[in-house]
Amino acid sequence: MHGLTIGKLAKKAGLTIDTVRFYERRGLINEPARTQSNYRMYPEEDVARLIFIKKAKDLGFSLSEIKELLFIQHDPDASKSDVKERTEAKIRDVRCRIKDLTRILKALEQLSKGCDGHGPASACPILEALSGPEEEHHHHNGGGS
Amino acid sequence: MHGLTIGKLAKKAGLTIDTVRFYERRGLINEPARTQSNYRMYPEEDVARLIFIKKAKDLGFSLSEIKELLFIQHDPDASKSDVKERTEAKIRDVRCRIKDLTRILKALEQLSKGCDGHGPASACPILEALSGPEEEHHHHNGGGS
DNA sequence: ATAAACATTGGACCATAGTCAAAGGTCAAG
DNA sequence: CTTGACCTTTGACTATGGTCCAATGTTTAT
Repeated sequence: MHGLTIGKLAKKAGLTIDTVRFYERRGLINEPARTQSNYRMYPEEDVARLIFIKKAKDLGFSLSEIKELLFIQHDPDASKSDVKERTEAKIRDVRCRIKDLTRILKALEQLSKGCDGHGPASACPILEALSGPEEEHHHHNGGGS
Repeated sequence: MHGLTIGKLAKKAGLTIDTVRFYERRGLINEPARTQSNYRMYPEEDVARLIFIKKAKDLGFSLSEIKELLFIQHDPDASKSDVKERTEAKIRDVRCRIKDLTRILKALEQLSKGCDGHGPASACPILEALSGPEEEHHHHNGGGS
């Protein structure tokens, strides 16, 4: 007898059973065959599929983006440029998030630098800066995925 | 008659009415006085408080962190070091997120570089990398906020 | 045979930060 | 006095990525 129960599959892929079923609901893996007793039986290939999902997730792809990648992977008409385009969109997205965080970091560092850390909070320049009048702040936006 | 209705307050602070009520439920602003007809009446100071919240949010503080900052702000026993400490924790947090994203960015750039973008996806090096055997990957962890 | 380990379903729940809708009460203007 | 703008409450819903539970059924090991 071949095929994996959901427990074996999850273990091989390093996920929990709940996560595997969650991915099934989300359409990231096909609904597997069932035994007579209604147990899910997965082909070995699904281990690779789940590992693919894990790796893509580590690279910052969302589950719906991963779903697209998986679709492309199994679409004979898909081209490398489809994949590359998505990868580059994600690169732009990540760069944008880094930029936003860097801006935030600079602002926080400025605030921290201005505070000596001694005395009562009532005269804290950080809190004063947050309480101050509303400044225009560049909404250099964030069109990420 | 003094005081602001929730609509005026929200407008002055640049938020929606729903968001103001949401912040009230979360304990970020005090429950305001009510008129005889049960309308919320806010003191002018609450405009500043909401703007404080907005700015802190722009700096990457979560609502619960902002709640702490607001508490400190109005605690006569709080010291500047309390605020500074939280600011520096947030700085560490943001630096860590930037580091994670930078690692992801490098990996994505590597993948993208390896793909010429021509031909069918079936031979795409990006998909192959994601499908490949499971590598050890440094979980240099992430003790963020 | 019986208990432990595994599987099934449906649905609730976590955190985050809101957003929206329904059904009603109030206030100001015309 | 009616209309429209404003306010009230409760509670559901959004998106993200799961996690956990109960009640029940199956398989496996002793």
